[in-house]
Amino acid sequence: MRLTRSLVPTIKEIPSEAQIASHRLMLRAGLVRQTSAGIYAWLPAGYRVLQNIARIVREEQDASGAQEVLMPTLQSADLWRQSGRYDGYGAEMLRVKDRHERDLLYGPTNEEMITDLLRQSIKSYRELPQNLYHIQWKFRDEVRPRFGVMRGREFLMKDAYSFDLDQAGAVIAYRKMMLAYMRTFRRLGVQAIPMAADTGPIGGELSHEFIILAPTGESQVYYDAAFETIDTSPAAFSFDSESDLERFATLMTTPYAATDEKHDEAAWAKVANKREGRGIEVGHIFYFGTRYSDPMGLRVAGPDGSQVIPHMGSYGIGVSRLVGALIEASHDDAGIIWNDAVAPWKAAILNLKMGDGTCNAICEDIYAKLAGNALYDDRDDRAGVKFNDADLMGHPWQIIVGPRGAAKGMVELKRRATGERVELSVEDALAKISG
RNA sequence: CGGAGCGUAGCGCAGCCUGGUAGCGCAUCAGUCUGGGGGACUGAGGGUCGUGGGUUCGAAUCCCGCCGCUCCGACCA
Repeated sequence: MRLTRSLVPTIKEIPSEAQIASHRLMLRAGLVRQTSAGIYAWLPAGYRVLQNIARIVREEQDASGAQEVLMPTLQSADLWRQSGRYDGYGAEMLRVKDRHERDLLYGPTNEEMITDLLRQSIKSYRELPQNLYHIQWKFRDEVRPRFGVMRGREFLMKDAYSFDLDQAGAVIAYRKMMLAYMRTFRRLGVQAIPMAADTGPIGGELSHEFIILAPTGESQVYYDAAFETIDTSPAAFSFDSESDLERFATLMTTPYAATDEKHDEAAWAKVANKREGRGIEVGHIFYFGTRYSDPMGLRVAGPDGSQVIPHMGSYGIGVSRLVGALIEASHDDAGIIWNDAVAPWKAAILNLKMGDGTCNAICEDIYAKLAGNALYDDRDDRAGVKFNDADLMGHPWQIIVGPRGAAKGMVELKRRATGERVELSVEDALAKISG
């Protein structure tokens, strides 16, 4: 995109309503604007990041064998009455009435709806297992929204739901998701640690939250550095091998890892390589057996003809929350430092002298060759403005085109994460960016 | 849900206490100079002072209601 033709409203001042780094930077870099408390509009740059994260999440869900669907945001209250959660959920659930005075709700999660879909559709154990997910907007009417998109009321979430014939099958599904999650977070450029968690209002028996470290995290976390060296690649573990999954689950649940509520000083004292800091929850997985399938009447015929109640799990990743969390985990005084995989654009082209024939020609050439992966700063502004905005927006690469180098056919390539700058030919710079 | 604040130009704020012509910085627009880390000068545009009512000759300013937003706590993906 050309910056002069784009809605990327960067701001110099620190917005007064934002307290934490990610929120300030998301506003300053023109990623989002708040439309009401805890509700945000995603501007072009922010939406590209959101889509990049969603794409990676989707690819890893698909690789694990989960199937993508899309369920509605509005749900009938009747479904929630069947599971018993309509009255239990509390004021966090946004309840609405339609013109016929029927009770609806804006979904905070989809266990009821997916269970309803499955009970309509499957009749036999032969149709299990199933794992379905969607990436969709949720609404939770938080008492006190804050921290920008990290605790918004409307948020984008990937939620998956597994259905298995029995607990043993459900545990395999759970382990597959745990593996998919580790790969997802690795690709997003962050170290996530699975920590045993309480199951909360979803109910159930087995649950882990995935926490990434960031100085402004909501809770104190403790874990064994052993997590950092576990190879989760397809070469190490296959989704198709139960023994691989078991070995993986053991590796993920054996080293010490705990949030402050579950912290055990005695066990912690025995850990050789300690890691400690503030953590942000970016994912949560649950196994809850027949908590929904039973009351909602999901039954399949088992191998012996008897009626079997499938075992379920649900698995969430906070996609919009991750945008803030990734920034919390990766920024400096100048601005955001995007990981290559999620950056809105791979590179920014900084034309330091708009109107100069040589500079313009080089920039246009690079812009065409980067085909949509670059933001071209074609504003008639001074160099300092462009440097500062590029640092603020956090593009992994900056291609700096100024009259000095341009005369020799050279450009400067700056790596945002390290600050390293090298003078290269256009060809070499492009090769380095794509390589 | 308890407690505390704040709503004045796109953003950040002053003015309010002590009522009397709506201000500052940045941003925006025009022009000139400038040109490698948020440049300078000249000029210009932009406001029903959140909203409704009350007091008053007169309200951004005082009083009451409402709405919105933020912070602390409890809660929470």
